[in-house]
Amino acid sequence: MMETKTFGQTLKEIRRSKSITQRELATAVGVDFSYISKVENDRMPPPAADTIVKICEKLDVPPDTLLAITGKMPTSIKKAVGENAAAQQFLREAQTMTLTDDEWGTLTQQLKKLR
Amino acid sequence: MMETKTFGQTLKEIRRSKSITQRELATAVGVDFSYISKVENDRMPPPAADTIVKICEKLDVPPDTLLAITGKMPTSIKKAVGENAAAQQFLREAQTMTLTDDEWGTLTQQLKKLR
DNA sequence: AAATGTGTTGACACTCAACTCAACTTTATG
DNA sequence: CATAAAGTTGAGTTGAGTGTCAACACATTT
Repeated sequence: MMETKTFGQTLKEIRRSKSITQRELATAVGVDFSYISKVENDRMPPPAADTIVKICEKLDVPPDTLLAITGKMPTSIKKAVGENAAAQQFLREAQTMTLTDDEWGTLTQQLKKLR
Repeated sequence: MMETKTFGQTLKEIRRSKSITQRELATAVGVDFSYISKVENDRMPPPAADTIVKICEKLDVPPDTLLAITGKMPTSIKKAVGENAAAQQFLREAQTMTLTDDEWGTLTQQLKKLR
């Protein structure tokens, strides 16, 4: 298993590396700065997926890592998948097989070959 | 676009076709029977995904159709996908491509060939 | 027609995620 | 040191989701 930093630790590192204050970030995202503080110190669970995406936009990093830590999906994806029975069936199959990362990679390749 | 019946209509049809009362179903699922009534008449939004799964178990039908109507994902799948960065990346790709049902089918086939 | 089974309705309740607000403490700067 | 900027903390709020409970209505059986 991969050694995983907490969401808060990771966020704090990224934010500091960009020399942005909690207040700046909070204003850009549209939340209270005290909330950012609590999240960074893992006093609260990670924000909603969509808020995480906004955070990553302000910090200018791809949202993948932070989202994966939380196990949350942005509403855009959740919606797209949820409304599609074929996609759900695919995921149910995939789930019972418990694919490895490599196998997911293979599928992503095959996905690209579809077009 | 596909002509779609409401969740309530669909549920009511299935339940009746199996000759099961609202109370029977409610007891099996673990909710109040009046709740089933309201859901069937679309007085309330569809139940939580996990409740839908239980309903389908009692009715002895696959959950796919009902779940797809609601656009919800069972927690088992949401969890499995959410925790897996590779799976999320796959879904992000898939989302931007807006796959057809056939293409999802193709992927499901390729999925089975992996093992 | 009385009793029993089944379905509907309105009002209310409970939980949880996702925050906000006000007060305080710590850190950096002139 | 004084002041301001940045960060932390505890308590409270808000809305969405997911139901319950009691009362009533209709349908079926005896």
